Order: sequence, then structure tokens, then C-alpha cells
Amino acid sequence: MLHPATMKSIAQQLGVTVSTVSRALQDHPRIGLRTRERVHELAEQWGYVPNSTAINLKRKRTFNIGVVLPFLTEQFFSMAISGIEDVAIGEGYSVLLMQSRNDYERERIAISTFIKHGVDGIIVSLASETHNNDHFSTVNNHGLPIVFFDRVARNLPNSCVYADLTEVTTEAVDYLFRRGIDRIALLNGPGTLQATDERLTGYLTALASRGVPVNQAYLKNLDLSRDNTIRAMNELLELPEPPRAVLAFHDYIALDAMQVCRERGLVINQDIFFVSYSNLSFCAYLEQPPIASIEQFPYEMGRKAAEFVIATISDPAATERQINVIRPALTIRPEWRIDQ
Amino acid sequence: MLHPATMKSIAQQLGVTVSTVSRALQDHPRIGLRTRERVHELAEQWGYVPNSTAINLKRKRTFNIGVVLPFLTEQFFSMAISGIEDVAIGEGYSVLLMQSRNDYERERIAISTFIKHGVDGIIVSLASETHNNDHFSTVNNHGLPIVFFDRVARNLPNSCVYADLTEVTTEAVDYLFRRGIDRIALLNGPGTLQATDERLTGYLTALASRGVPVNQAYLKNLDLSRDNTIRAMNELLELPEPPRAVLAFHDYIALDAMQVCRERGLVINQDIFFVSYSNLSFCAYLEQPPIASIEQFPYEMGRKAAEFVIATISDPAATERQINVIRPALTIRPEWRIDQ
DNA sequence: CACTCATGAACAATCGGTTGCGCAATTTTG
DNA sequence: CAAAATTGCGCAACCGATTGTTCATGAGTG
Repeated sequence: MLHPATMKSIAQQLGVTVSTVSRALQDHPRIGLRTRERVHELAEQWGYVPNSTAINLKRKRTFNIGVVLPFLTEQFFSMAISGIEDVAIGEGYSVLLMQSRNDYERERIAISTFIKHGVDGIIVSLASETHNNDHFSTVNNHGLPIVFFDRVARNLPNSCVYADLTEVTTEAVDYLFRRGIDRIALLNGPGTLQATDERLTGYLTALASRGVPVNQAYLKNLDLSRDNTIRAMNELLELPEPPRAVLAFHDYIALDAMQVCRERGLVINQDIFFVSYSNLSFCAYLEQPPIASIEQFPYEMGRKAAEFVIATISDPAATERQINVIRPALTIRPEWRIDQ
Repeated sequence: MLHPATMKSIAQQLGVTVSTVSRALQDHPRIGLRTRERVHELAEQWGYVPNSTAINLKRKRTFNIGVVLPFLTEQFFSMAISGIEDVAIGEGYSVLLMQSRNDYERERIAISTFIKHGVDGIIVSLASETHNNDHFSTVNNHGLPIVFFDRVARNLPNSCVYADLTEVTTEAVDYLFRRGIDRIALLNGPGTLQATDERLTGYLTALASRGVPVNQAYLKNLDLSRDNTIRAMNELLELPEPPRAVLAFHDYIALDAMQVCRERGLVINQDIFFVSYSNLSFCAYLEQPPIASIEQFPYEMGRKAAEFVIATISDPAATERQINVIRPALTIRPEWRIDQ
């Protein structure tokens, strides 16, 4: 069969009209049982697959949702997309994927590609370099639903789902204090991200509640590149009073920073301690993993984000902004727990 | 603008017909300069975006390619998809993604979803549980191009790209021999995969060329689940003559196996050595990483696979099977190199 | 001055479906 | 047994584009 079977070809073969075929395949009651059966039979036999492009044109939907995120190689995001995928498939949607690689320009292109491809909705986790929201405003004006997850855009009225790290950060710093560690550095993310603010706020709150003065030299904003991390960690270690613990923006940052420490002869979990965000499975394989990590439940975030877009797609009228704040969990490795 | 601008709305506003608008936007020479300008202007002003669904219907193309692979959380695959994505974007295609999670049923569903969504081509890396190729034969009968990468289906006439691991495995085993290690186990993959055969053949060749007898107890076929790996590694270590080196199907297998060793009090890279396939970046963070690993260039594989499908899409007539065999590289960690 | 030609735009078919409406033929109802 | 209701299906418009053909207008030619 060079050209796939269409309703037209079936109709011709059976000597009926296309509309009859269409209705027969939908088991419309007004089509006679006899005809219905013949149509179904031939469709089956010819392996008829409805042309979704045509249906989409009629329905003004594509049943595609676009996802833009920084890097799939980061487990956080590949887990998030699994959540998105599971919900999407369940609702009959497919997932179009693009990686921004933290690059503003790639992010823009991704968004406009999605618009051109006519997706029904978009899920975004911001590129760290994104400093401008115009490309999203355009989409909003188009009336196309966007939902942000994890790396959420500020000053944009879209629905979003993220983990609020403020409290859990306070908790983490507090835990370090209770271990008797008070020189705590914060390898934070880029200032463009809300998550960066949260970590800082949580950190400052913990210090304030204990009356510990803030040492500005312990606060670093990273651009999440490897070089940048290494430089920052070196700077920390060269301070007259180097930190005894480091809160790292996420596990990859922690790993790079830990390696810097090791290269300088420090023993992890003895000379210096790490606490890191997003609990990657492979950290379990390290001989000296961070003593605690903050689980942000990316799979759940992905699910929620997908549920939000699909809900908005299904009912564009209910344009209310939905915000879901995931409660992150501080997980202290068993051997480092403080018994109460 | 509740409803997005269409050619029709532009045509009405300007008092011309849709065909004129269409041609004007394509800068057709038969449309007067005056009209052309007016159309362009209004289109710009109204933020006109051509409805790709309609265009696709006309062109009988969707400019989507579907990708099914086991797990995005495995770095090998997330790198491969980056290669696919880069080529696809460059050629004006978008990537539809589905993970099979090594499950046959999910893989089937993914394929049929892609057909329903009317993708122009499909790229697959087989689920380890896939024992049956009927779902692919269906697609082949449909005339829809499929390209396999890495985990290639046997007995199917499709184009594919994969790394032939036979030689490099021989090389790896040989390297271990030269280090004076002769009790070498092979934690191999499922028998359904071609890559499993290659590893075995390469292994046997190396043994044969040295006249070393094959110890069947050293050969294990895994289903790639964690439990299964752990059990197999335990069995190896309980042998009267446990292996002194292990070739692991890939890094995740190696990591689990290494942990088993550690738990039993063995010191990695002293009591027992590991060589692993697919060189994951995070292995660099391990204190005792595998002494050698086999790089399979997943990004390149992804690129090639994408180039193949797109070439076939663009010219369905040239239906010749293309096979690209990537040459994997044995990378020995600097501290373990044998100076010649 | 009738005649060909180039120009600019409208008409209409098409892609592959969906769906409201109309019209026979048949069956039910009073 | 005639009127009404039901059954079974065709007709045609529509979704938003593309593209071959036609047609009117005005300019150029012999």
C-alpha cells in the first residue's frame, strides 16, 4: 500500500460517502449495523490509521505539548520529564522536547519553534542565562498556556510549580550549626533565578536566628559553569578563615567543589562538609557523599506542571493562575543523623 | 486577539482573497508590490503565524520525528538525544520523545502513538525486554522510516547506527591480561541485544588468542535491573576462584557491582578491577573509578541516526539501508596506563 | 484600431477528516 | 390506512493553508 488508507479510499471501495465512513468508524447510531461492520472490517484489513493532522486541523489542537529545559543530562530534569511524559501520555498528549542548554537564544528559538509547530501548551524550566521574558510574553499574548517548573520566571503571571527552598535551607543550616559548624559558605546560583533568592533568604534566616553575623565572603553567585564553580571554591578555601561546610546549589556543583577540596588535600566529611540540593542517585556511589541533601521531587514537579498545562488547555476559560509549591525534604545520610 | 490571525482574516481586512494573501506572503512575483506590502504589514502587525497543522496537511508531513529510548536518566541516552535534537533542529524538525523504560509494552505504545501523531520518521533504541519486532514491521509496512541506534533490532532491514564492541572488548580483555589479570568475568546484557553478542565475541576472541580456557561461571547475562546485577556479582564473588576483574555491561552495572564488592570488604582497584562501557562523566568523581572505560560516542550516534531518518524522509525513493558503525575507544585512566 | 501580452488578483480544487442538515425509505402509531 | 416517527445515508460546509487556472484590465505592437 503505497499511499496509506484514507476514509476516501474506504468509501470508494464500499460505495458509500466519506461522511458515512467517518460516522461508521465513530459508531454513530445513525449508521446501519451492516454498513458499520463493513467499514470497520475494511479499515481493519487495510490498517487504516486516521490522519491526525487532518483531525487536529479540524479540532484546532495538536495534542502536543512543548517542553523546554536546560539539560537532559541533569538527572533532575530527566526525572522531571518522566513525570511530564507520564501525565501527558495518560491524557493523550505527546511531548516535544528542546534543551536550552542554559542559553537564552536557544530558549527563544525553542519557544518560537513550538509556536510554529502549533503545540497546545508549553512547559518551561528557565535557562540560567535568561534575563528577559519577552519571548514568554509573546506566548501569553497568543493565549497559549505556559507553565513554569523549578526555574520559574519572575514577574510573569503564569502558573508554576516549584520547590520553595527557603525553609529547608534554614533547616539545613541549622543542622550544621547543631553539628557545631558555624563557618558555612553558600555556593548559590545565578541571580536571575528565584531559587537563588530562596536559598539566600533561608540561609540568612538561619544565621539571624542564631545571631551569627553574615560573612559576605562566604556568599558566592555562580553561573553554573564548571570553571566558575572551581574558581569560586578555590576562593573560599583561600580565605583566612575558610568555611567548614558548604551549601551547594545542586549536586553537580557539590561534586566539582568537592573535587577542588580533594585536590587541595582536604578530606571530605572530616575537614569540610557538604550539603547539596537535589538528591541524585549516583551520589550514593560516592565513598564520601554530601552529608545531607535536599530532595525536590522532580518527578512530582513534572507531573504537576503537566497537569497544569493540560488543565489550562482543556479549559482555557479557567485562566486562574495555579501555583504549586512542592515541599522539599532535607535528607541526612544515616551515619550523620543527630539523635534527638 | 482571541482567535489568532489567519490568512482569511487578513484577506477580509484587506478586501482581497486568501490566495492573494498566501502568494503575497510568499513574495510571489504575480502579486503587485502594493498589495504585497499591505499584506506583509498587516501580517506583521497582527503577529500572524502560519498554522502549521494546515500546512502539514497539505504537505503530508509533520516535521516531527519520534524518538523511543529506554531511559533518559541514563547519560548515554540523554547525550544521544542531544545529538538527535541538534540535527533535527538544524533541518527544521522537532523531536517527540518517549521512554520505553525497557518495557516492551511501553515501546509498542510509543510506536503506535507516533504513528497516530503522524511523525515523519522514528528513531529507536530498543527496550531490553523487547523480544518481538512486530510493532516495527508494521511501521516498515507503513513505509515510515525507522532508524535504530545503539540497541539495534536484529533481523530487521532498517538503517542503524551502533558501536561495534567486538574489537574494543578484545582490546580491553587483552589489556587486563597484560596487567597480569586472567580471571576476568563478563557481566553482560540481555541476550536480546546485539551488543551483548559483541561483548561476548570480543571476550572469547581475546581468551582464545591467549589460549585461556573459558570459565562459564564468569559469564553472566543480566536483565539490567539492579537486583539482578547485585545477585550476579555476589555469585561471582562466591565462586571458589572469584574473578579479579570484571567487564561490566555499562557504568551503572559497574557501579552496582562495585558497591557489592565494597560491601564484602574488597578494595576496588586493588582486590578487583573494573572495566566498563560508556564513559559517564560522573565516574570522574569516584575515588576509585573503573580503570578503563569504553567510550561509545552517544552524541555522534544520535547525530548519525537523525541524519539517516531525515535523509530517508527527504528522499523515500533512496530506500537503501545505511549502516554506520561507530568505532568505540578504550580509554584507560592515566594512572593505570601501561607504558609501552 | 483590432490584437497580443503582461500584470494583478479572483476562483476553485485539494489535503483528510468532522458534522449539521436534508431527504428518502421503512417502520411505528392512532 | 394515512400520518408521524424512525432509520440509513448523502450533500455540503468547514478547519487553514497551497496552487493551477481563469479572467479582467491596461499597456505595447503592427
